[in-house]
Amino acid sequence: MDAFFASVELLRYPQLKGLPVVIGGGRRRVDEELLAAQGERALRFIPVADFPLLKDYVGRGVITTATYAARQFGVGSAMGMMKAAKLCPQAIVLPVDFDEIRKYSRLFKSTIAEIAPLMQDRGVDEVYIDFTDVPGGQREGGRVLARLIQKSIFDKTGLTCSVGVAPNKLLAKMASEFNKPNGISIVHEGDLQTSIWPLACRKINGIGPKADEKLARLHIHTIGELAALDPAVLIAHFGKATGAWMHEAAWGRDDRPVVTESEPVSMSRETTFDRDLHAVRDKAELGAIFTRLCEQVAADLQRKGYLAKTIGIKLRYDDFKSATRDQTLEQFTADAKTIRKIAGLCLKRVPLDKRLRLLGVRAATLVKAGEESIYEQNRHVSQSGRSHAATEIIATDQLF
DNA sequence: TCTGGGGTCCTAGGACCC
DNA sequence: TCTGGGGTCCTAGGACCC
Repeated sequence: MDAFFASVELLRYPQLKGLPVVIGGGRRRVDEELLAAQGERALRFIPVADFPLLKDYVGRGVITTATYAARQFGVGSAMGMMKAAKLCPQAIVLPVDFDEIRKYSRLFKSTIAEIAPLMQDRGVDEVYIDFTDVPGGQREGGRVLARLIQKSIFDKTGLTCSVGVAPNKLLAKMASEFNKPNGISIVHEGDLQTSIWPLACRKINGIGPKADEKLARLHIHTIGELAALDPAVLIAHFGKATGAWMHEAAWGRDDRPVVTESEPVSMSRETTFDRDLHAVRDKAELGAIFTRLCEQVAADLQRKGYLAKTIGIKLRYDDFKSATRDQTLEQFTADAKTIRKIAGLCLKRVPLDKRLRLLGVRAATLVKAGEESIYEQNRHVSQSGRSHAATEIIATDQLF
């Protein structure tokens, strides 16, 4: 979906069309009175000179989405609000309306699923589809179907999206970036050298800032240069699995299927404080937040019908370094008090001398409520599988 | 003036088992 | 004065994605 969070707001406030708008901001509620005075739910960035007020409103928030008009100013996703305010003081800030976002997310996904049911969720604003077997899907190399999907989504939601069509997920993801917004791009296997190889390595989904930097040190900047590199060199620098994957990716090869359903691996809640807190001096405040996070995780587990066997915590210190601790239980749980107790034990195992900016609680090793015994059975299967493997080796030894 | 929240996957060492 | 070779689980950290 194109600039999804911002586009959803523009449906409500069409008068903001063409203006620099950023969605995100601090966790503080926007001052309704001030906004009413402006005749909008919108809050213009307060002049940077009025720093305390600005900080109060957008605090430690980051931008989730910026309109294309705002992007002209160098403002973009994941940028801190305070920095965005400096770059584009005239931008209008809107808080994220999660209920509205979820509503439109469900709407566009159900629209696609009606046309192409083999659909994989990729977060709130993105999906993969495998339309190999969709009737008419192959017409004009997929372009007809892509147009149909775009039109259906627009009719239902008023929102635009960009579609990439390719032989696999890796290339489709890259293709979807070629014609934004409201575009369609088709990449064939034969287009690899002309449309993929000139791109920066960073365009590969899975190569982030760290890998990109490491590649730059090897004088590798484009995907073409990456493709030309001996895979052994990549393996030497990035490890066996990642190195081999990078080589394959550079050659446009990807055999991951489109997966329609998956089980969650973990559930977590975390919060960044308005100001850094000290474990001793702000003990009461921290304790209340900690308990609330545990209750939220428990409620999430219960609402979704899961139990967890591993409970963990996460801290972020004032220097932005983070630490995690976790503990695996004998029994599965979704109980807030149990989670609070175990998370408390984890907290005792981590240094608490520096001030904290974030605290989080995580539940992992999940199982659907009522299926604990299946988990244990599978465990036994893998244990006996292990003995079989050992037995086989002994038997082979004896043969020779 | 630093830098959200919710996730997944990978790596690597140690414990433990056969 | 040396001590294998598999495998899984647990834990901590980190890269990356939306």
